[in-house]
Amino acid sequence: MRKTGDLKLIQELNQSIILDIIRKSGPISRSDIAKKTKLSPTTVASAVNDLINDGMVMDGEAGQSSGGRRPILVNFVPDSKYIIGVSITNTNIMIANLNLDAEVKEKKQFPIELYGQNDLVDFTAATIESYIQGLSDIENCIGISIIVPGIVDAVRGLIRFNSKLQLHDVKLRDIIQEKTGIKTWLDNDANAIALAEKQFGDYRDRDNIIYIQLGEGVGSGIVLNNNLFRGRNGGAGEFGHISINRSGTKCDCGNLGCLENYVSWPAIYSKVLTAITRGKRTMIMELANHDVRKIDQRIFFSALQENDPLAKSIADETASYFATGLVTLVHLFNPEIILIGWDTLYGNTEFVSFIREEVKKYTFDLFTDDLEIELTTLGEDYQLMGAAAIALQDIFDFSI
Amino acid sequence: MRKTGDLKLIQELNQSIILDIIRKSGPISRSDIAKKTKLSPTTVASAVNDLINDGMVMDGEAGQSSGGRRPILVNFVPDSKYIIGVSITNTNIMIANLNLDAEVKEKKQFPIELYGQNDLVDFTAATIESYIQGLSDIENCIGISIIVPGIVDAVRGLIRFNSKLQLHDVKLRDIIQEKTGIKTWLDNDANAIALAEKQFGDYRDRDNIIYIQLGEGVGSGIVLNNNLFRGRNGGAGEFGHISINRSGTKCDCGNLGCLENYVSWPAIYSKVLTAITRGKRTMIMELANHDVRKIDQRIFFSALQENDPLAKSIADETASYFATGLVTLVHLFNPEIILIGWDTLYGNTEFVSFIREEVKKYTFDLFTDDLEIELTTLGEDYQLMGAAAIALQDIFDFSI
DNA sequence: GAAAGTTAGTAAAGTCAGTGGAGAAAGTAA
DNA sequence: TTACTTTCTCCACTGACTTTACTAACTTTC
Repeated sequence: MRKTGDLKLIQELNQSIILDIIRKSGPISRSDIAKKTKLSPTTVASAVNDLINDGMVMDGEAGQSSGGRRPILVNFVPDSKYIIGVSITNTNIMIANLNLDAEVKEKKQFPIELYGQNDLVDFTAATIESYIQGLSDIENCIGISIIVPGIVDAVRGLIRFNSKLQLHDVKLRDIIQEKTGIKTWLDNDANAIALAEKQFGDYRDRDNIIYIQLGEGVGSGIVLNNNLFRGRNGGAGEFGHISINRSGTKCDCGNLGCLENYVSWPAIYSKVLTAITRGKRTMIMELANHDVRKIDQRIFFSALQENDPLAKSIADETASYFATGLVTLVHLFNPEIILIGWDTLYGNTEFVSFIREEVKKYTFDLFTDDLEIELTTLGEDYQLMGAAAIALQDIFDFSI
Repeated sequence: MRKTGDLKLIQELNQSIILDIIRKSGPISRSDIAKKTKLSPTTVASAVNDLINDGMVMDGEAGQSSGGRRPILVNFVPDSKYIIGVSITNTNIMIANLNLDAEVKEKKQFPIELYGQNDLVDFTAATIESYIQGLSDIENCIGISIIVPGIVDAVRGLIRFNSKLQLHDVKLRDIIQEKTGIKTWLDNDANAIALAEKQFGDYRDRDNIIYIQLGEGVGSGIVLNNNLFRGRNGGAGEFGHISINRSGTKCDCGNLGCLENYVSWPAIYSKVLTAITRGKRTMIMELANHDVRKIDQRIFFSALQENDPLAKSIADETASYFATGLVTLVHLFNPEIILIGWDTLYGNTEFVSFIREEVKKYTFDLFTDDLEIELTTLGEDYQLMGAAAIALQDIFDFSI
């Protein structure tokens, strides 16, 4: 049944709107809030006082007068509460305190040496519990937000599938919540980062954002009308598993010619190896001290920047395949902006320009006239910021 | 700025929830509504009385007693108001009165003989105006809802592009609204029909529905969490223009190997022609009296039902291409149900079974475990029902 | 078949969030 | 200093929901 309305609902709604304004437009006076929201000054004052009692906002300095009494500027207090962000990747667990502006205050990292379902769950739980032991102000903790690669059912708090970590239908959210007694969220990493882009990125004012993560695999997070789109049970956005070649090789997922098999790092690596085996000369070998096992994304990127012909040709080919996938995405979602996160190419504007041109070439004009394709703008802590974004969305976004 | 809350908002919200219950679960007693919504009996009684005054609901017969006073059952009155639905296709304009249950009460059809932007707008306006002349109870008309193929920006009331009708950035909604003085909606046909499936179809209880329209072109409508997803400016769901073959022929849209060029009727027709030219024997020729110009979708379908080898092989190939497109859709949207509307194959369960198997074969198991692929369940008036659905969604769906 | 128990619906009083107006506080402008 | 402006607060008021008490109407029980 849908949530019905009462006086409490009005108050919560108005308070959440006012808090949102203070967060995003603060410091701001009560009077300006009233003008913006068209709420009465009385209502604004009462809501602000409640927020001050909660510790979420604070009266600050007096602002400039515009011909009358100087306004009292109200500030958002990002450090009043914090979130424990946990990022599980295929190789390690990162855990951190983040404030309400998703700023990392303290960060720890642990390699994952264990494998298998129970092992990982136990290891994660132990890591989180020991981290919590070291915290003094647990009463200010909003909750624990965990992000993990793979298919995640955020509504049910379930890791549905992760092949690298060998996870299948793991109820991680409830397990951690029960062990710690602290409110816990669980979501997919790409989803979380997409939401962080929406909340904290340079392009946060766009309504329809698609974030694409390139690396070991290819994933995406889709933000539509300010909210994450997760699909029926968390599987939406498996961008790596759309087919770009109907007669391509069979992928683990069952599909033929999946994009992931053309643009992920393993695909690139395999192309490099093939070329080297065939005797192709490349700077990559020198950078890797003639040990093919040492070739990694960083080395490939260095060679690319030095205009190594092999690296260049593989990068171009990869970009072209990638663009084909993007064209499909654009025709189906008609987004305002596509944000690309890929370590290897981070900051490589040439790559993005090439992609942009390719997409424009193969997409219906109406879709590209005002489409932006840019690199991610979150800093190095993007994963932890993602985790925080999931919790913050749930806390701050009022919905009936 | 977001809409703030006041007493009016509560009332509107609660009334809209109550009306929705009466529509979908009526006839129902005030007492049962109170139990369902957890609103107080007083509030329910007062809201129901307001709705009775509006004419939208009516007190009906007394229900069965369950050990006490017999309940008064409240009924929804679908005929209390009506919508003027207008469906513009590439060949004709249909106009009809539909009640609040999207039942067609009166229907007229006019062929489109004019071409070009201004002609069509004038013709549409004239058709609607003359239709309105004949109506006696215009005060009960909620509004005019127009659906049209092509790319439509529903928010701005704009036909952005329609190649067949040669329309480009036509402000049809405002034009009609000004000429008639009646509230007007405008949307894309596939979007509208998808919404009608959500509101009135057999699978209306599913939350994520994708409706796919196969015919002259290939379009789709996407319903996510009970709402249409339109993308940045109305272009979402251009399913016909996703590439299924990177080395395929160039499409009008700019892309290579678009799905539309493999599965639409013109593509099938062209395959039939090629086969016939090459001397392939087929029942299709007899059904068309040996005149290739007479071959249409109906004839092709008849041949298919009679197990004509050529029709069968072309249908299989088409279905296989179509399934490839669906796999992409499933990996990106993770829907609960995909509904297919295609006149030629309407009721052809074999086709659907084949598609279902193909999709299952090439899709990640987690996505297909509970995925349904079915034929559309709306009747012959599906287009007009779509138009009505757009207006009804706006009227009945309360959102802050 | 009357009394007791149940269920449905209504009326009156109470609660509480937002509003509007009066007024205090604290500035600016001449 | 006086007049005006802007910011903020206090207080009575509005109105939608809830609670409580009540009536209406039916079923069950003895």
